[in-house]
Amino acid sequence: MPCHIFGLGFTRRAGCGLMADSTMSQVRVRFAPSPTGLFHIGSARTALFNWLYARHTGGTFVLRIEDTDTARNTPEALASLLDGMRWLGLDWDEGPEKGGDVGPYLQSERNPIYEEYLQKLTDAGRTYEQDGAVFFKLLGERKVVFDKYKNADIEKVFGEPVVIEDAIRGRVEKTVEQDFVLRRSSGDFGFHFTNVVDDIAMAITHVIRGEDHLSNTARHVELYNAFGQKPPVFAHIPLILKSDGKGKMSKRETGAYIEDYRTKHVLPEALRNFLCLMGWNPKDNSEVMPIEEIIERFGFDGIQKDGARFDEKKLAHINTEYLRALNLETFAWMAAPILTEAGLIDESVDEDYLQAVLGVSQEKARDLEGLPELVGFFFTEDFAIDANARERVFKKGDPAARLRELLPVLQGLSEWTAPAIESAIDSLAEAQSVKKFDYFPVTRLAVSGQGGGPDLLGTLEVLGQERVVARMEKFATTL
RNA sequence: GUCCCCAUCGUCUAGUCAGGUCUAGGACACUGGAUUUUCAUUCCAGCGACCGGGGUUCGAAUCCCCGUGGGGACGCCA
Repeated sequence: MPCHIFGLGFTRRAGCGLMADSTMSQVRVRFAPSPTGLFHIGSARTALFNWLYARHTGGTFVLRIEDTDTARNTPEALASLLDGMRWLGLDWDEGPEKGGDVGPYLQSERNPIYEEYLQKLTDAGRTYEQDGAVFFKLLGERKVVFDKYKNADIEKVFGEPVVIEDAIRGRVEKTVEQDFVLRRSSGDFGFHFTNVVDDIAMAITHVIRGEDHLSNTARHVELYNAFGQKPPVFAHIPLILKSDGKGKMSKRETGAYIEDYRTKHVLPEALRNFLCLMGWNPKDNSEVMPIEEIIERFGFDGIQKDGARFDEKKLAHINTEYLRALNLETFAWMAAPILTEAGLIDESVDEDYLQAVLGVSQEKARDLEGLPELVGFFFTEDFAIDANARERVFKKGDPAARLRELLPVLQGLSEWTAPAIESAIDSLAEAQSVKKFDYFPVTRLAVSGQGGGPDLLGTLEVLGQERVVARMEKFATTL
C-alpha cells in the first residue's frame, strides 16, 4: 500500500503503518521538550495537557526530546525531565526508555531523517545557503527595509499570509516575513525544521503547546505547505504568568521548577490537579477531583484564552485537601521518610506508635513539609516550650493550679484511653467547680510545648501515661 | 518599533460562540460570627468584578468599532 501521508513521495517509514485505514483518526499528541535545564512548571503543564488529551481520546502520547542544541543540552536536564514526568504520573506511550514505531525519539539521533526531508525541500527549490547555513526560501516579493527593532536593514518577504487553525483561538492569519534557518552552519538542524519534520514523521495529529509558540506556528505551517502536508490541529494554551509582577513564569522564579515542589513534599496528585486548573476548567465549579474524572471531562472547549497567574495559596489549599483525604497507611508511608530526614525517627521506630501518632495528627496537618514541626514532641523529650504559647496560656485563670490538680488524677488513672482521660477531667472539673476547658491549654503546653496541635485527648493517649505524667511533673517545676 | 493573542471579583474562573432567566455564580485569599481544648477543623455570613468610549438592539458582560491595558513573538535557542 502506498504511503500517502508523505506528500513529497517519501519512501515508507515505520510511522506510516500507524496511519493505516482504521486508525486514521487516532489522536497522536506529543510533548517535545528540550533538555536544557530543570523541568519547568510551564513545560509540565504543557506535558499534562497533552497527556490529558491523549488519555481523554484514547490516543497516543509521544515524548520526543528536542536535543538539537548540542551546546545547551545536559544529561541532568533529561533526567530531571523524565523524573518529573514520572513523579507527576504522566506516562508516555512512545519515547525514551519506551521505544515505539517512529523512533528514535531523541532528535540528536534523527539526522538521516532530517537529511532526507531537507533534500526534498532543496529539490523543490525552497532552500538556499548563506554563510554556511541552509535557509528556507519564502515565496513572495522581496524588499530590503529598515527594521527599527533590529536597527538594521533587512530583507523582508511580502507574501501570502498563512492560516493557522487553532482549536482554542480559532482561525489565525499571519505572514512570515523572513526566511529562516533550517540547518545551522554548525551542521545541526534548527528547531522549526526538526519540529515540523518530526511531527510529520511521527504522524502527530494535534500540537498542543504554549501560546508563546503561536508566532512560530506560521513558520511551521509554511513548512507543512512546502512539504505538501496538511498541518495538524494546533491548540495554543495560555501561558502561566508569575504570581505577582509582570510577565510569564520564567526561570528563577520561586516555584518555577517541578523539583521545588518535590523538595517541599507537595503531593504530586495535588500539584497535577492544580495544574489542570491553570487554564482549564470543567465549567461546573468542580475543582478537586480524581484524575480519572479530569481525563473524562478534559477538552479544548474548557481551555481559557488568556494567561493564568500562578496562585501558590490555592495550590497549598488543594494540597491540604489531598493530604487530608489520604488513608492512614498512605499518609504514614509518605510521612516516614520526612520524619526520618528531620531526625525524628529512624529504622528502630515502633511502627504501631508511628501509626498512632500520625493517626491523631493527620487532620491537623496542612502539608507534609510542616509535619516534623507538628509531631516533633511525640518523638523527643527535648522539645522547647513555645514562649508565645506559654504567654497566652498563662494570660487567664490559674493554669498552674489546674496543672497541679490534674497531675495526681492522671497519675492514678487505671485505664489510659482518651475517653477515660476525658471523664477523669470532667469529674475533676466538677469537683473543683471550674470548667473542663481550664485544664486543656496548660496540659497541652506541658506535654507538647505548643499552643495548638493534634487533638489533646488523643495526644495524651498516644503519648502514654508515663510520659504524660513525667512531662507534666517536669513542667510543674518551672512554674 | 512591527506582528500575533487576550481582556469578568486581589487571584483562578462560570456566564460570551447561539443577546433577555446576571440585582453576574463558584473556588482561593481576606474579614466577621458560631462550634471547639487550640492562631486547627467544620459551618454560616460578609467583602469583592463585567477595562473605557462609541455603535447595533426594545434589551449587551455577551455582537461590532475605536481606544486603553495585559501577554507573547520578532536568534544560525527551543
